[in-house]
Amino acid sequence: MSPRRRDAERTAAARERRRAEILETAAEVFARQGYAATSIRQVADAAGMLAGSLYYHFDSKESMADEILSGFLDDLWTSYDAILAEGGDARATLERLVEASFASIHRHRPAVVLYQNESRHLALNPRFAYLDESQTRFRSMWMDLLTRGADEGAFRADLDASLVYRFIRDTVWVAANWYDPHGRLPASDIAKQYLAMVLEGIQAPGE
Amino acid sequence: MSPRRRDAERTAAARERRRAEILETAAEVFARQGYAATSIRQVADAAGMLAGSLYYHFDSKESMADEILSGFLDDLWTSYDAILAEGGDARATLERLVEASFASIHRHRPAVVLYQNESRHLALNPRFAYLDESQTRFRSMWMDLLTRGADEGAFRADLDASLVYRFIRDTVWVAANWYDPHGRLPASDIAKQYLAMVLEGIQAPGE
Amino acid sequence: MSPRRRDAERTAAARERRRAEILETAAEVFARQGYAATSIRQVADAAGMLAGSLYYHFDSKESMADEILSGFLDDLWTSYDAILAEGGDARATLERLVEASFASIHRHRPAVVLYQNESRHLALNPRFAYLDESQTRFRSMWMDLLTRGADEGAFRADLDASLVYRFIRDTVWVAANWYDPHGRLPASDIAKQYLAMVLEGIQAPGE
Amino acid sequence: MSPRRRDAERTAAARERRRAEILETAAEVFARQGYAATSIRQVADAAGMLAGSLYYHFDSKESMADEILSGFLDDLWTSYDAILAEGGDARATLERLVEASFASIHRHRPAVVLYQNESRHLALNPRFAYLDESQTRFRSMWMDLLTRGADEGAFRADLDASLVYRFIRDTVWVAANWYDPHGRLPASDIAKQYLAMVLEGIQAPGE
DNA sequence: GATGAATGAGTCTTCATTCAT
DNA sequence: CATGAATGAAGACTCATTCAT
Repeated sequence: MSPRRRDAERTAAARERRRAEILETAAEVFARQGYAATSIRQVADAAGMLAGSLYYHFDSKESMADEILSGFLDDLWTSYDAILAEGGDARATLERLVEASFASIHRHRPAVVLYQNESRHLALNPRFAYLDESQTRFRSMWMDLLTRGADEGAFRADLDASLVYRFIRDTVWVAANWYDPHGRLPASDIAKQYLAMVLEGIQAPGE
Repeated sequence: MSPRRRDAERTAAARERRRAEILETAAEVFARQGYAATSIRQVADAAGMLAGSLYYHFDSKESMADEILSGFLDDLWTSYDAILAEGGDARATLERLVEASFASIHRHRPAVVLYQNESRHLALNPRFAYLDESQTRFRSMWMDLLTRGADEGAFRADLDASLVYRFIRDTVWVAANWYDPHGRLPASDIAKQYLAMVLEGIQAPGE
Repeated sequence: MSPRRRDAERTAAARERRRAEILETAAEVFARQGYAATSIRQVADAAGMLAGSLYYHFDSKESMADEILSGFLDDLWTSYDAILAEGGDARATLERLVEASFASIHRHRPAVVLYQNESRHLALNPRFAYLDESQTRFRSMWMDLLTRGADEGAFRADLDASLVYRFIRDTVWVAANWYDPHGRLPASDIAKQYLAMVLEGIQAPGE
Repeated sequence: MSPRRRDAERTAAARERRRAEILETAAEVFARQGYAATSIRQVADAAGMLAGSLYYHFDSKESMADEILSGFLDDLWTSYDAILAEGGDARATLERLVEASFASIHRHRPAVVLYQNESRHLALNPRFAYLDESQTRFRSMWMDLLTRGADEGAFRADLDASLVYRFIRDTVWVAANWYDPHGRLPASDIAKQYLAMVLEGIQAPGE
């Protein structure tokens, strides 16, 4: 490998690292203050540079949001797809999906918050059409799983499936708002407790 | 009562009605587009007037949000306080609180959405200190109820109480994002199914 | 006519007058400094208002240019069409077209300068497609006239028609750069001398 | 001559060549898009380098325009001065000046376009004072020639001299906007036809 | 000679707000 | 009560320019 080749690789990697840093900072600020309520200058301040300098790395505020969200969703679907590919009964699949979801909150907390709070507005923009597509795929994945589980006799059949779907969806993702990656409970424990609640309920047994 | 006095009352009432109308419109637009992403002009358009005219009724965008949110919270706490005053065991109280919450989503859907999405940012402003206060009261109300329920043997004791609290809180309020006042399921049915899930779990019995 | 109706008309007319004033100012500044080199603030200064206030009257800098140019072209084609409708031989038609062109420079000097200097760049924008359309119509109008004149024996046949076309076109419009509406020579005199040069040449007769 | 000296000369020459290349590219881009509307980055792109790299060769955007324009004007005046030094009657001089002008359009097309479109704005800057000086010299050269020609009986005396001056000036230079160095008509042919029009007019003889 | 990252001033535009009518 | 015109601050974004490497 020529020295020049090595140089190019080193700088390309360095640039990628810088972009990732800025993106993480941006995600945090967007998550904390809301996308619309955050000025590009606040992002730049948090990243230790001037507002104009951000545009060396990113085209626009929008493309920052785009990279943040698509990075999160790509990662999420990679882990979902692996789980679905494994097969297994509905109950086991549900557990793994929930665990994967909390793990993804652990890795992408600010992105998840952004997704939760802004995806509805952003999806109006054709550039963010993939948000709706993801949402659709997500919904059918869960609806299929829930009806299959009811057929298999694993889940109660007396509940409205789409209500259960929303119930699970909401409770999982909304946790990003309070989840602390350095907190007392690791994501895997939260997932466990969460599954206990969802599956067995909070009522004392035999009640 | 003098005629002039009656006139004054009539116009005061009319003004109050107009304010309420505008406020409802504003709440809807804020809920749909987000508070920061909504311009006062969009609110005015939706209310059938010009931007400047809104300032006859309200002295700022902020005070609209203020009235929307405090109106909702006042109403919510009125119904919560009535339930708490009644007494009753933890399980029954929990049911009534959840029912009251969904009823309040029915009555104040846009306000609830606004509350969910913006209260964190708004609460930074001293004017909205009451949001944090409400949040604090809300938290202790639920924590008390949940620990009492565990003591009474009504609720499982093996779950992290503050996790259960967040779990219930989030799922209830996030429902405002998809609840449709004119939809298939009335708020009371949703509350029932929701309680079934939370109390008994979605797992088939005897599994 | 009701008083309210009269009011509406008065204010609509007043607004139209204000717009026209601003537009004229803008056209002058654009013509003097170039469209791209002129900031919206300079236009606002010249119009005696703040930059933001311009946006009450106009959507964008671009739409100011649009109105300036289309106003000029509409007026120009109205007078051209009238001349073409009259008929007459090629020589007479040419004279009337040239006179109409100088008259239009008199009425729309800054717009003509803007047209000359910026239409090529602006026409890249679909919004300004009409500039190219006008250019095309203009070219065929003149080419038809010149070949008809050569056929009628009124114009020399030994010259390249498209060269003559460009020659006439350019010289007429470029005059907007130095024409002074309050100057020594009125537009009609310039047109006369211009026609003398173009038709008979500057060479002394019998030379 | 020492080898080191030869090296220095070779690199100095290479540098000069690179500068000239870049300058030509810049002139083309400026001519096509307008000076103000062209960013230094577009110039750099066209020259196959990054924006920052241009500053190794030139110290500002302005100095590029400066070199482009002064290069053109120096060349132009060199050929004009040669013609004027030759002497000869007004008619012959006029023909040679016009031919020289079209030849200069052939050699410096983009620079001429730049000159035509931007010299008025640029001349406000003291650095470009020479533009006005050239303009002044140009005007007196032509006015002298035209009045001498009228005195000599070569040119008609019934036309306004300063109008004729502008007429000739404009038609010659504006041709840079459509002249194509590789087109059907070479510059010398255009000059010939142009002279035929200007001197004899487009009217059929004996009309 | 050239690159890549950053600067800081400036651009167009939006928007909450004011106020005379 | 409402309108229409304007304000002024702020926002996203561009760009000529600099400079360490």
